[in-house]
Amino acid sequence: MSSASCASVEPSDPRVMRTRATVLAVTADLLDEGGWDAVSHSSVAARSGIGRTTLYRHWPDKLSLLGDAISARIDADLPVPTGDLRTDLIANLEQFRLALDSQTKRGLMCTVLAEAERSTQFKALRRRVTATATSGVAAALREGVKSGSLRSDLDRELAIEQLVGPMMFRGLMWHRPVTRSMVVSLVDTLLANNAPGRA
Amino acid sequence: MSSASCASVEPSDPRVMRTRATVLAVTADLLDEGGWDAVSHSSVAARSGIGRTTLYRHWPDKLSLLGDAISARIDADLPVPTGDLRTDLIANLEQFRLALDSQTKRGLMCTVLAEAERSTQFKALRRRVTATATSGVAAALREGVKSGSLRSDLDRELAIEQLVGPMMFRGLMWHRPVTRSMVVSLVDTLLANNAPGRA
DNA sequence: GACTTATGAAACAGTCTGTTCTCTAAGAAA
DNA sequence: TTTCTTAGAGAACAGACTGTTTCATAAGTC
Repeated sequence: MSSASCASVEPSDPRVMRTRATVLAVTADLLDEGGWDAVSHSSVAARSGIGRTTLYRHWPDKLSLLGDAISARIDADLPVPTGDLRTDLIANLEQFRLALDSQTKRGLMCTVLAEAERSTQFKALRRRVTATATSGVAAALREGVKSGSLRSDLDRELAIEQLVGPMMFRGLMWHRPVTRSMVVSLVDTLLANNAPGRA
Repeated sequence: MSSASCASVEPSDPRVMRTRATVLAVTADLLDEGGWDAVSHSSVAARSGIGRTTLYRHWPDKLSLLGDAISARIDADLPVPTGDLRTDLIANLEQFRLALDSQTKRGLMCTVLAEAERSTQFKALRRRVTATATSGVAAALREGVKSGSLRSDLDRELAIEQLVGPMMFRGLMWHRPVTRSMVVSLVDTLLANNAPGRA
């Protein structure tokens, strides 16, 4: 839960902590309600009751404000591993599927990706989002290799791409519902292609 | 090359055609040079020499202007089919790979996806972009089924997702170079999994 | 109680948005 | 060629957001 942008040292002043918490909560709310354009220093100041000047002092520009707000909202929320590879993969991909079924989250995801192509701050944010989103799948694959359910020379990064990529494509580009059966199908294809016996 | 936004009837007035062509070219240039934020009615007016008022008359808001400019720039540029399934798939995916290797195009792609979650205009644009980008792959797969290189019950949409999705994930989310060898690997995996004999 | 510092309010200049008005010039039709 | 219609240019305007500065006040610390 560390700050992504400016506060290199965590502040101890209760006034600062209060302000930061209030502002980030309001920012995240506005983001959920009206998307990217609904957030501005002015709109956050108006709703939160915090002075606009104060906002500018803490977050010099919109990107740093949004970066912190999004950062604070990325809570892992990872499913607990059961030890069964197939079950764990499906459970983790389900999380991603749910995100792709929410219009707000789809929009936010794309916006972060778009900003990351231009802003250094958002490059770091994208890295965090991506790492958080894939960590469960990566862990499951690692266990699968260790337990012998997957071949030992598995390219784990490619495997993640083959699992999550198609879902992303369907949800973001084709704008079609990503179904549970798609998730199952992707997992089963991966398992079949990377059983220890093959190749 | 039809307009995506406002001009339901193609104008015949040479003044209008001239203005439209000039403006869309300048808009696309600005988009390439400085991305989304570099484009505004003001900036386009300044560079093109066209009056700002005229711009507002043709494109009431930024989205319609950018929508038309992007539309005009989507030229198919599809590789000529050779008839060999593997070759054609690789050639088509290479086009997509090149797009994913350009920072400007990656950013533009994400921005279009992000806007499409909020604006009806951009939903249509996303549909066009997606259709154009996948049409070559889709055609190759169709031929592959017809010629018997692929099993007849192939889910072509899923196949496209499995081909393009992983590339998209690597380029946009992991921000890693999408290599030719990845393309080859994806194609070969798909061909192996969907040979007529199997399943 | 004294000191430090965050906050809040107001005022400011600058930019972009989007509109309205008027004048001019291009093009079409007679 | 002359007339009519309509697009374009330019200026002026109101409104919103950005980002800064200045100053008084309050909260927190010692």
